[in-house]
Amino acid sequence: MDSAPGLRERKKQRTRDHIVAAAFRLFAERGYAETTLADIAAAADIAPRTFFAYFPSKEALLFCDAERDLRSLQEALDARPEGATAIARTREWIAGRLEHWASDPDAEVRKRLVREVEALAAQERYVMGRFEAVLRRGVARDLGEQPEALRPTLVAAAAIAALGSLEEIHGAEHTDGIEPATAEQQLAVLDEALVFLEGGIAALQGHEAPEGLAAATDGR
Amino acid sequence: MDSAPGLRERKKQRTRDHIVAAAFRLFAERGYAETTLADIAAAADIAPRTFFAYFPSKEALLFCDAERDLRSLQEALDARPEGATAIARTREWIAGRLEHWASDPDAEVRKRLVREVEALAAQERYVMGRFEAVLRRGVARDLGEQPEALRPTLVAAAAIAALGSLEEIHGAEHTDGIEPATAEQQLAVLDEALVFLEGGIAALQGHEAPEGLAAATDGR
DNA sequence: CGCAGAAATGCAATCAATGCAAATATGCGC
DNA sequence: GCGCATATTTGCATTGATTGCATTTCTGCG
Repeated sequence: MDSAPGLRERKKQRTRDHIVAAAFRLFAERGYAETTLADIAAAADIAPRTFFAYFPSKEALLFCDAERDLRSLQEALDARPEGATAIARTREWIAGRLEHWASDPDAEVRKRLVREVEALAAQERYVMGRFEAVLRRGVARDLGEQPEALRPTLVAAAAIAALGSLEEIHGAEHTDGIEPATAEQQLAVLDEALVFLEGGIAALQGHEAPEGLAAATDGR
Repeated sequence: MDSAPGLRERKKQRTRDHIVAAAFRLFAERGYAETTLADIAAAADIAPRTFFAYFPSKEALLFCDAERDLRSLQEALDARPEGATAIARTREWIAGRLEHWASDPDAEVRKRLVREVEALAAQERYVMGRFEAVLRRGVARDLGEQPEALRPTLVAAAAIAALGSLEEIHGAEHTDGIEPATAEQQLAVLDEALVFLEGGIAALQGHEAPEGLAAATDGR
């Protein structure tokens, strides 16, 4: 896709990767709170001040991959053809990402940190909320409703919850541990979730919003 | 309910209220970031260090009411009789709280701050996640599934999303502004959401989780 | 080689959060 | 009413994340 972004860009990207790698290594070793920005900077061989040229905060570093995914999903939904629904498109997008997610070496550390540090759990929820908003807009377009309307809201919330739960799924247990779930297994769960969504939408067909009621369109 | 918690307790509660009142007033006037803990402490007539005897952080202050609600919902679900479902019980709990929420003088300021400050949006999402977890456990009990199973997850996520959207609902518009939604209107929307949930659950009836799959029961 | 713009730093200042220990205040039993 | 044991409130010092600003160090391109 993007091959020659210039030497300057590539170097910057390399530095960025170094920072992330160094940070995750330190987080894994000592924990999040116990790793200072100075530590990360030293390990990545940059000045502490420079860290902020790459990430807006220590927390943001943990979710930079998610940010990229978010943009990716947004593009996938924006570019979808007339026929495809946002939900269907999202399913395909997820299917195409599962393998990549499964091979993310930092996933486990991130999961552990999110479990242990409240601020990170909050940050993760925030990011999930942004995915939700993206999907909500897409669903709203499909249904011809405002993004703040009930159905888009419910569908997006449940769909993103399902997405989040995919990480928690695991396969068969062995005496020597737990097998990670295969992409097929994860997709199966995702499809179950879609059945739920369709059932919910269908159930709402014919239900009218009470008169005088409108979702907030509230600009800014 | 709780009338005589002792003079000491009552004094502490009064101080707590002072802090919250002072903080919200300052936040409304100058904004969140522009209000330091020192400012709040001064306005509430306490030493800066004392603030942390009441709240774990500056952010927590914004959502102390939600924390109370969370405990309240938890109790409502725990105490529910055999017959009542978690969802039904939650609906009643919400119905009983709407009036109180509508009269919260800080609600508007909080909403504005959450919109403007990313960290607060994250914190709010985190709290919503805790509501979700509480409801999820309740729904799981009803369905005889693990809290991490798909249906409890989807139902709880959608239900809490619906709850969150109630704040965004508003009534008829006038030339001179927008009328806030009545409790009846909010309940009507909430009931629509419940129709969605039931439809979704019904759609999943008969669907079996793929063999070899299990939701993470993951202790820790 | 030398310049204009982009990056990386260095430095100082804020401000939230926390540990610790001293200073106060409160409730209670005598 | 007095004094102790306990609960609170404070003061003080420190750590660490962030940020603004000015300076120095590259990089790509004539």
